[in-house]
Amino acid sequence: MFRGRYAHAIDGKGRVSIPSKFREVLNGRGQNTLMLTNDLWDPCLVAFPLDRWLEEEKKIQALPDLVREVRVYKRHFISGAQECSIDRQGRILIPPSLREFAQLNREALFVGLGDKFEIWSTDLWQPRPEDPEAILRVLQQYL
Amino acid sequence: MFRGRYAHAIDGKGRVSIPSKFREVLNGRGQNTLMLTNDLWDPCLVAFPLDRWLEEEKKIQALPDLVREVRVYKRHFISGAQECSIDRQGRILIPPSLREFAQLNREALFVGLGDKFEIWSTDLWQPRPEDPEAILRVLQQYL
DNA sequence: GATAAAGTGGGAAAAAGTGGGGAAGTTTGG
DNA sequence: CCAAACTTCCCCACTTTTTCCCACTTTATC
Repeated sequence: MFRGRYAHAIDGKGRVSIPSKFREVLNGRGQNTLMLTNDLWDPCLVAFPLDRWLEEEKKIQALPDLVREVRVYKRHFISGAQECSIDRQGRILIPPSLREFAQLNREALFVGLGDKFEIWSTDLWQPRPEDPEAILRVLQQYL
Repeated sequence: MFRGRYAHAIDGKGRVSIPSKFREVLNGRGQNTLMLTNDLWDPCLVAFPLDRWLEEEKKIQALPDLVREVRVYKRHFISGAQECSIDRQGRILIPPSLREFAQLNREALFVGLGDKFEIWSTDLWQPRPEDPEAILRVLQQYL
């Protein structure tokens, strides 16, 4: 499980170290690649272990192409994804298109979400939810 | 599987490099040609590996000619298709009619969609879906 | 404080992408 | 029917990006 938040520097070549805690999780599953994709709602990236991504992808591929919204969604979701391999120093190279999307310049914030994690530009990350009340209201429907 | 987005320059002769990741996929299937056609709903091109195209074509051929919309669909879809071979540098020459259709001038954006991919003029591509709310509503019906 | 682990930076080789020359083949116009 | 103009294709050369490797600094651990 990916937990916690870690800030790491992005070097001149666009590389970032994966937090060692996250790396352990991946190694535990015998994986040394990540599927990296842009989030659709917020300016951040989402990182999946490969197997986890394939599940997700399968679900989405199955949706009907004839529905316009589905097509747009697929287009953005699938095309956002790029496989990144982890180098011997435990880093990934963030593909330029994704780097640009999430405005990752100097520092990346790794945000654990359990089965996946997000990568934010430290500058864009908000330490607290902007509207905690709204969250409460919605959560009441589910919990 | 075609994934990711890659922007490549179009040179004076109308050639573009196919992203190496996409080329790998094609090589894996032992193919060095693409079937290129214009999309019907958006100003972009759609590229199929040959075998994938043949399936698609078969499906469409089977539709009933007696329905007006089907005829129009066939007319545009089938007649738009052109086979493009990949040269030794990993490029294709985009046929003028298609180039014009998708307004491909200076830069082409390759958009991976899994079993096929799209080619957009970078100028026309929208980094985010225009109506995320609508997409959410539709997705909720299916997921 | 010593040792190990994690994170950071950069150099060099390989791969990917880009641009252009020129031969072969097509089209256009006299 | 022939020549000029253009397009397509194949080749080579250059630039940029990516990958792989080594080394250094900082942080954590005992």
